[in-house]
Amino acid sequence: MGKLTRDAVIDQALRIGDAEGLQAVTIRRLAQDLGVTPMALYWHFKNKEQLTVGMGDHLMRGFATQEDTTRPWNERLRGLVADLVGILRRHTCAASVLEEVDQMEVPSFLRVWDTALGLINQAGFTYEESCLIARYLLKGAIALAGGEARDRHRPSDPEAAEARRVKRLNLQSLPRDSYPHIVEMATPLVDGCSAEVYDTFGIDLLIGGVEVMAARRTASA
Amino acid sequence: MGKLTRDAVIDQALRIGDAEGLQAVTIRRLAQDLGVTPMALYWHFKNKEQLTVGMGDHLMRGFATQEDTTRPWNERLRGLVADLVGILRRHTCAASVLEEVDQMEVPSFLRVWDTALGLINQAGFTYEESCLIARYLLKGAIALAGGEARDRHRPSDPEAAEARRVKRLNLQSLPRDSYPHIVEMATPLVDGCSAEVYDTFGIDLLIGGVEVMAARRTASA
DNA sequence: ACCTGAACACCGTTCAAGT
DNA sequence: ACCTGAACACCGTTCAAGT
Repeated sequence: MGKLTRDAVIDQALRIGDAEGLQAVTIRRLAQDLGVTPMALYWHFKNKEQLTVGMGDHLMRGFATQEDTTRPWNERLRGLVADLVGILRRHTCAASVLEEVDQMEVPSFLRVWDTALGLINQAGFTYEESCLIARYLLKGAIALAGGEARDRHRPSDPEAAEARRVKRLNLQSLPRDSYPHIVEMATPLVDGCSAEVYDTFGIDLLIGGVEVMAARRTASA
Repeated sequence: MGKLTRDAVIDQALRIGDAEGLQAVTIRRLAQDLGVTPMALYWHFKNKEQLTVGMGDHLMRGFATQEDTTRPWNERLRGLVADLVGILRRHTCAASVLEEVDQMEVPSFLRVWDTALGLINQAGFTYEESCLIARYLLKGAIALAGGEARDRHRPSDPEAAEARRVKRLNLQSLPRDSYPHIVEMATPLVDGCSAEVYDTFGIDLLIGGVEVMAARRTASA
């Protein structure tokens, strides 16, 4: 039989995570799927946290923004965020993984942090500010990706569709005088936005904040 | 002895959560602290999720931004975010609670959502955009509050200080040529930023993004 | 080097039963 | 109405032992 390898474990973990959510990824479930004892996994991973770190590392391994140093910092920063969002979009459980683990423990994600820090610092911010902005940007991208775009509701999942229907009805039946806007926007709230809005708008929003702060900085200097 | 009441449970849950982190809040631990059987809690809460929702609701109960409708939308939006950050700052576990539960299930947090949606929509955004922005803003505030400000490192916690020291050393011992900026900024990265930077900068950053998008919108219209 | 068996110390939750 | 006892089905993890 195929030997149990670190990568095989991570592959299966991602498969489960994408299909059933990260909370379905347990040591015991994983072992069962791989036809092995739970304790076998402890040979390849120190503990479950390291498994999750491994998942994150695997996900971010493909991340490589081309460093075209001729372009201005804000365009390059936008490219970085767009690439990150792209990965998060392709794997359903990617956002949860990065929320669960300490991002600084994921080697391949450190490359994202480093290039982000460099670009932001280059824009004229102090070290302290750069750290704050980088965290805001990366967490922001994850937060945006966490709220699924409409296209990701695959019709093949009637269970989730039903859950959304219930949720929408709950919001719509709130008292109109206390929660007028929630009642009004119940549908876009639970359905999320289209991928186009997501791309052109969500990323602009994140980068726009950084740009305007940079502009204020040089204006007052 | 004092009867077991819903509020008593939530109070104790918040006490544990603030002192030892949200993961230390378990049904069984809670029951033990309250001198009662674990199953007793199920009379007051349907399940653990509802307990966490209760914690979130309790935390956000004190939230009431004065609705000074004479001020422009962006100032009012800034006030809302500042108030939210204020609450998250006062309770160590507040951010974790709001990350864990479905925010839309927390009644008192729905008031935050509603006023945010109203103000954003008033700025001229579509429904879809408003939902996206509101999520970005609220999640962004939580993300910022999640990374602790320097002042919150109480000297009374030498264990956490030691953990930060180890973390900083780990970052500093990364290869300088692959991670130049992380090595350079290791200290502000693990220590977080000062409360002043946090307030004046972090919130400006969030609001700035919304303002600039609103400006672009009316400019192209 | 790589995996198993048995065991430990936890979880959340249900359900019938007590008062 | 409010709480308990006993039990179920899960967790992650350790440690000695097998090959």
